[in-house]
Amino acid sequence: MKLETLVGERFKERPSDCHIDSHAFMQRGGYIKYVAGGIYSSFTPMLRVTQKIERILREEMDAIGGQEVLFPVVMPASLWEESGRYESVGNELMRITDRNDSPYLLGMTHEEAAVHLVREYGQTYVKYPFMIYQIQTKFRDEARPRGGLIRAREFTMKDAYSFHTSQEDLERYYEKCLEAYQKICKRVGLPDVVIVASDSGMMGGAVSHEFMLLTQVGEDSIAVCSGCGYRANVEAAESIIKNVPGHTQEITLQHTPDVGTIEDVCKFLNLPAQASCKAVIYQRADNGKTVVLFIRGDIEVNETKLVNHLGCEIRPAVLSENSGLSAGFIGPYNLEDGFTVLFDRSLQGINSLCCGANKKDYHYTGFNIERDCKEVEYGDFAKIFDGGICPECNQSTIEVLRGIELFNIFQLGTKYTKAMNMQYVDKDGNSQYPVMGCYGIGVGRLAASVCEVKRDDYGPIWPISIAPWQVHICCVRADDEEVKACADNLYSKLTEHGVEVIYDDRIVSAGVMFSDADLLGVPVRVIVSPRNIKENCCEIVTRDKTISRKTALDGAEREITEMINQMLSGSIQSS
RNA sequence: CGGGGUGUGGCGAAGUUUGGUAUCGCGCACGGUUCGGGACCGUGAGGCCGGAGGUUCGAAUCCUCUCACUCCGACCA
Repeated sequence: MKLETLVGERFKERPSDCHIDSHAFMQRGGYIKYVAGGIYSSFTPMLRVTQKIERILREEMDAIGGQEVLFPVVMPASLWEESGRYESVGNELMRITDRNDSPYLLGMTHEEAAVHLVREYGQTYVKYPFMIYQIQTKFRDEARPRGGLIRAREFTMKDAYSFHTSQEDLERYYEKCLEAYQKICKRVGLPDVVIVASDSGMMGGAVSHEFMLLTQVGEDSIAVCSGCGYRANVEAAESIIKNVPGHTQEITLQHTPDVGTIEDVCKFLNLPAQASCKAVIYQRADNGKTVVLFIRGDIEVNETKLVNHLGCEIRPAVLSENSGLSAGFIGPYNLEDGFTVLFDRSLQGINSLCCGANKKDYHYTGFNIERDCKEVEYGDFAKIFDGGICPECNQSTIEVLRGIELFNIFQLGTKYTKAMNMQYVDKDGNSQYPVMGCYGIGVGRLAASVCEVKRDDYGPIWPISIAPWQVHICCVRADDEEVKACADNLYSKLTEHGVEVIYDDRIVSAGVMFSDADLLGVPVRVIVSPRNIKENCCEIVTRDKTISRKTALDGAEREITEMINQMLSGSIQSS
């Protein structure tokens, strides 16, 4: 392929709406073009990268017995009504209608389609276990797409679904999948991915894990224990708070005019935030009932845990005049009935708290939950924080890091097979529901993540396993006939050897040529120039600059081919 | 959904406070000089300043409304 005819422009200036480097490089390097919020077209270089990633995914999925299938992008609402998700999933699900006004949707995940596909096939235990997967476009109407391909609305995903006759068998397979995913990480050039426990959210099921790439630009928060190695997504991390009981005090009403926030109250009363009890108010999304959650003043609510506890979505509550709640002054003592009242365990064991008095401009001090309230049950609704206590080893060694979620795997159990009535007959002749697992990888996100990690100031440094091309020939001074002839010759010989070559024989300055080569990030660069020709050689430089040497023009293609093979086999580390 | 920000040739920006001929760099086209890290000189094409309404002799600039994008948060396999 000649660079001159490669469709797509490379340019110098960083687009103003790119806030992470991978996104900037993909736009600057002519990989992708913005179409609409979270929606991109791909040029050839991008497509070549993702196609190589897809090939790796296929190989690894096939290696664990997967069979590639293809589900539709557009599905009738009725299919999703079977699982109940047509109603339960929020407007991230793109709901559309056809010409007859019949409801359809754009696939954002394919559990329903998977069950639908194999419902008849899996009627007998003899057929189990099996796994099907697809690589296909998903659409999720994300509230806030960002970072280019890191979080897009339309994206390609490899999603796999496994079916089993027992939880034990699922767990065995789940482990195999975990290993396959680790292999994939390694092959695409991301060996430092960490596996964390996660919340399963709308997918349902009990156990799930995420593969996180630790990076500052990540959008997920991960709690990591530096002591015992415990790792979890902050959403799923258990929060442990130890309170030291202080002196017991009498409960006292305090006039606190115009101080509605916890910060102000503590300042006003000269108390630490750890000795305060704040009220966070939500509304249930299903019946609109108000939920009052009390939590220690300095600690944040983990809304994922709250949603899981309530079993329904929540939204921030709107307090009306006659709601019985006085915004800014809500407290557990003498609170009116009729609300769902929850206590976070961060409040447990504090003898003397300051809290709202349920009366405008008044707070209590000296409040003691055990003494002043009856029948309090504590739950875990708190967000783990940096410096917090590790749920495994009990030390204050939790660090909160940022990461990109590359993969997510779930043990779904029988949620979908039950809801959609998929059954098989076991060897005793009884009907059973198969147990499911699902395993997803975002292809574009993976490519962008590699770019985010493997790069320098000038562009991506693609590992050869997923690089758009293997060799980039720069013909410096292509207006020189002799130079051009040598470069042409090398190009055709390498191509004959089956090497993937991008050939730049444009008549442009060396700076332009090298800059473009940096943006394309091809692992091996070969420079043919008058200077080199004089010595009857050409220059071989790896994109990561670890190798740079000259070699005789005669037989150069053999040396280059050899180098590529060594890179592919891993005996030479490129980047 | 809440809070900020930005919309000016293909890209990046200045101009907006204080109204007065549409400006700069990159890129693009043509000619010439250069030639190993985004060269230089000359010539040229390309924009009714996001949109609608208003104020004014006159609006990119002031006022009202609207749309889009973007960042932070919320939400989220």
